Amino acid sequence: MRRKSARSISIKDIARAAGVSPSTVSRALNNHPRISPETTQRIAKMAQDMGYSPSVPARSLVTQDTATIGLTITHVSDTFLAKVVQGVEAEAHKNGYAVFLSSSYRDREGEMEVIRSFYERRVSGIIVSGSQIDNDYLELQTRFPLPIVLINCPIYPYSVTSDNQGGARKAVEHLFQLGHCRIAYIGNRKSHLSNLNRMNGYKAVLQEHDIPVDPQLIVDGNGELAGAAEPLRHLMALPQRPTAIFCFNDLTAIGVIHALKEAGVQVPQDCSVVGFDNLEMGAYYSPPLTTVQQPRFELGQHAMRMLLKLCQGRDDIEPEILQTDLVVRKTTAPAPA
Amino acid sequence: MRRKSARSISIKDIARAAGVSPSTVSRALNNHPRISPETTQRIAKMAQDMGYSPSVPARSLVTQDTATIGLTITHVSDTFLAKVVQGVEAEAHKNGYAVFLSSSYRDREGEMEVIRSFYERRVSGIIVSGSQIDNDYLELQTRFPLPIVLINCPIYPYSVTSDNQGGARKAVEHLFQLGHCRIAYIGNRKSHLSNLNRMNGYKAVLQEHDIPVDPQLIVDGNGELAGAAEPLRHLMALPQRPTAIFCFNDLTAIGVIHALKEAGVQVPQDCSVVGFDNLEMGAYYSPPLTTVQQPRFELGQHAMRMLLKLCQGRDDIEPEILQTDLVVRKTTAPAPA
DNA sequence: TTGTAGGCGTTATCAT
DNA sequence: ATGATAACGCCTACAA
Repeated sequence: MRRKSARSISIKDIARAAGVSPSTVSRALNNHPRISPETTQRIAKMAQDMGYSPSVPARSLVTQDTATIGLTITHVSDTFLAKVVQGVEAEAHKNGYAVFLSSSYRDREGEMEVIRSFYERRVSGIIVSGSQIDNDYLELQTRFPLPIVLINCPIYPYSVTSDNQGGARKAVEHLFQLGHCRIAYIGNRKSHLSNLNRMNGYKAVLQEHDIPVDPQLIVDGNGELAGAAEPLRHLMALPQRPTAIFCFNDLTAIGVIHALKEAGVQVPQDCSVVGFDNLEMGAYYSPPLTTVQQPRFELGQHAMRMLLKLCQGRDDIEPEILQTDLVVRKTTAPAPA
Repeated sequence: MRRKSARSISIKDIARAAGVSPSTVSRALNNHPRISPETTQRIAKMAQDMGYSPSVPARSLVTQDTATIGLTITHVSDTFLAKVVQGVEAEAHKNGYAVFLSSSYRDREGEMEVIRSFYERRVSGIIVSGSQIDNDYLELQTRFPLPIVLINCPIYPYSVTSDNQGGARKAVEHLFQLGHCRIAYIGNRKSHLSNLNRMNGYKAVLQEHDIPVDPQLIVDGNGELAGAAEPLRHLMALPQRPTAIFCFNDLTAIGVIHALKEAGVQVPQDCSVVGFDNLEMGAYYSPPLTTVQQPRFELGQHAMRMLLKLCQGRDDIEPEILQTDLVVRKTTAPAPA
């Protein structure tokens, strides 16, 4: 039993009070050209005084545009996304769009539900980050006929992705230069494509230096703080332990360092660790984390620009890939003798 | 120049295809009682097949309810909020509401803008966390005539707050029991009310133990990782340094510990540190952080329940205060001799 | 049980 | 420069 909250004042109310027709009010409020400047002034003032606020739902009914875009995020706590969101918002606001976030919790059903909810509310377009249903989007496009841009899903035609393979290469090359030969990789089964590309970068560097890829040194995590201890255990149980670990992301790296300390392994003296993302937190960790920087703000910004193009019906769109960079701090050191 | 995206199919389309009137379709889709079960079936199937999705904006025009609530958050990276958001969502979804987040960036104008945007889109209600315009909400209610619930703003009549003073008391009492007498407090100028209450809790415990409150030991931070080093400098410059520091939140605490380490001060041997919030990250920090747990999920859940009551026009509402608890980990130790 | 008509708040297309 | 009128997609009396 929902209360119909006090009806907000409409264009009709203003019209009545001003002794003009609703259409005149509408035109005045939208700075329509052919209308006397003085009425425009007068109406604007009245609207202000009466506390008028236009109804986007009503307007959208006729304009077919809610001036709202939906952004699917995994978690609010996903610090990787903070800057991405800022990038999206900056570009959206500049173009008169509002951005509404909704979290999918890295769950296929949750993600579908969010998309459905966005569509029912007739958002102008959707940006999805951390999708769990990657490849289904091409087909989904028929069910939800609105522009959708994916972040970090390079197989989708409307996508903006950071150079995962390149970033991984830089990280592993750095470890190799420090003399490491037994380098492990802890991946993330929840992030299929990014995981694959980072792993490929890892393998490529090893092969280029004639280091055989040891499958025992490749284990899976879940990309979360709490998911690092278990895959690390496998690594520590090996007859020949790795001297360096390249992690799918910073959270995994921090989880790993935490577990290593508990096991009495010193970082970086006994074991080097590299993360991925360059979360702010990493710089404040002890030791400060060596990691790979993603162009997060640009990721969001470019995604929004792409979405705007799609909203305008343009179709001259190519998937984009943005550069990544190594940030060396204190969790990497020369390999122990 | 926005493209009018391909019109989505409406109840009229279904009506035409089914050879009935639009109202029949509407009734069938809403499980209206007085309609033949077979038509209901038939229409439901057709709607499904044709990929029908109801237009919330259109419906809201007549029902005066968008079944959407707006949640104002400070940042996406504000890990304190993750569980709060989950609490809000759980309760909202259970009642058929969608939750849209929008970030205010702890900025008065930003917050106003978010509220305005929510109102223009005629959300059914709003929940605000981390408000910068606290006391203005009573007056704002006239400008934005819809239900608003605040989190952690106990002076507002529709609010859910965690017991900041109680939590602070537990933290400082813990330090006192460990033998600390020179206990500092690093506050947060950006979070006025919570800051005040935590500081009051801090002062109360000192006074109860006949420890004079030294104003030099009370300094201001900004609640962020990067804002801790500067207030800490003041503390370290004191002729008699504190042996323990109670921080406004976990981010400040981590920033403090980081800076202490750089200054060669050992935590907890030389100086104990306590945070507030119990962010997940704190357990993985080294040393693991002693902190105060806030009932974050419940904060969100109760806020949403309160909002639902308001949406129903009920007015039997009291501000709520939820309990907080001390979590002792490894950043606190007996005071140095 | 179903159809018809009116209206929610707004904009757009005609007239005037 | 302004006013009628229709339409957007949906719901809901009122009629049939």
